[in-house]
Amino acid sequence: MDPTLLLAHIRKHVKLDLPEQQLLASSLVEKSVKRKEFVLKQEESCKHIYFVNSGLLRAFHLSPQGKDSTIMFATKEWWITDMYCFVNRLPAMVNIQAVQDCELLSLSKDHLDKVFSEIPRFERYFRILMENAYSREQLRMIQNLSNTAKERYNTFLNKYPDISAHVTQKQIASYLGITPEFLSAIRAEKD
Amino acid sequence: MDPTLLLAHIRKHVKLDLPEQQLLASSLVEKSVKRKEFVLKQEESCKHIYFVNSGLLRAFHLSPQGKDSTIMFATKEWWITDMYCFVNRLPAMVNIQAVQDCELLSLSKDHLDKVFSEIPRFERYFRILMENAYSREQLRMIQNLSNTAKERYNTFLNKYPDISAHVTQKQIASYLGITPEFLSAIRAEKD
DNA sequence: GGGGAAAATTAAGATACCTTAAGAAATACT
DNA sequence: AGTATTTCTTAAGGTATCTTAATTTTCCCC
Repeated sequence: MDPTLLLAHIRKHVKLDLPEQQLLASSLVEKSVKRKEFVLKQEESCKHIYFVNSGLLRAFHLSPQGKDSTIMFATKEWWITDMYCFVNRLPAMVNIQAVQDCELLSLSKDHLDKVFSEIPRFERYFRILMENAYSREQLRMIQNLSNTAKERYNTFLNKYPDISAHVTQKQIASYLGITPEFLSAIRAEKD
Repeated sequence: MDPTLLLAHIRKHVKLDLPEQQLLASSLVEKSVKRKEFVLKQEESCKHIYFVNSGLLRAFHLSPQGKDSTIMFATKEWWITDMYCFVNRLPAMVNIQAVQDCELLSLSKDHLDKVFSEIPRFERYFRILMENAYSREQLRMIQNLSNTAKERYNTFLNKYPDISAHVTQKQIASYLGITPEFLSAIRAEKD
């Protein structure tokens, strides 16, 4: 169990003393997942949140009609879960699947709540994460509502060059809310 | 300055003792806004977050081409600001305008940070708010990506009946990401 | 309560994006 | 390395949604 990367990430936002770091570390469980493996499947209960040490994951929703919508990608130093279902202890609405082999740190809801109570500064760290996550979603919403597919595609490439390089166009299309065929057409336009 | 409604709202999530309640109350400023008045305009600095005691507000973005996209509505017991710009002390990307006369409680970023430091349980309350806000945006994103405009309209009516009743269809259309003309067509369909 | 502005409706023509299907290219499996 | 599977591309025809504009309805303000 190597919490080095997580502790460094936390350190960017708050200071934890050594006992706090150790308590946190003792709540974490290492989890390796192979490419294509699922960390969470729709309808399952969602009891964990994951910190990505390495690799790349994709969270996506499958509609009753089978439409695949990508909610987010998570790469090194990101946290990922189905937040709505995690927080409210409901069955997942989202699948989380490894795009590449991953090393994760897993934290259960029960442990997280305990860590919040025992380490207020960790709760601050998490509050900041949630502010950022909310802000990011709001920004994405603005762009989805006001921009065309081509503009959204270019924004995505610029904003997440590392992710763009490692996921398929089908997955990018699913993130943008368009079909792979249409993304292909967009790319074919000589800008 | 009447923090009763806010304190009741906080009480649903965490317990504050009397001195904490008083400290919080002393950080708040009452603000009345009339219908159509702006609480925040795009490009202004966004230094406050607002709790709605009564009334109804709309946050929306205007694109360079003048397209109006509604980010959120806020009614009684909601907090509202341009979170991204508030947190990062950047110029606002969002306008916030009163749809009806409002009574607000205003909290500055500096006061909020102070309250976080002095009242850890308030930071917990806020962490929970941010989790919920993030979850809500994620849910909305799923629905925007996977549902048709008509489905989104029906979802909106069911989810926010009180809001639907008080905003124009033009504003609902802007929230759904469609034109008022198309919303009108959707409504005209029998069933 | 009447006049003026904004909102809602309707309709016709335009465009962004989808569906299907087939072939080509890339990637994975043995 | 060779085959199978998945991805990407292309193209034709279809649908959802937009634009414009004119008309009606609602609502706001004096």
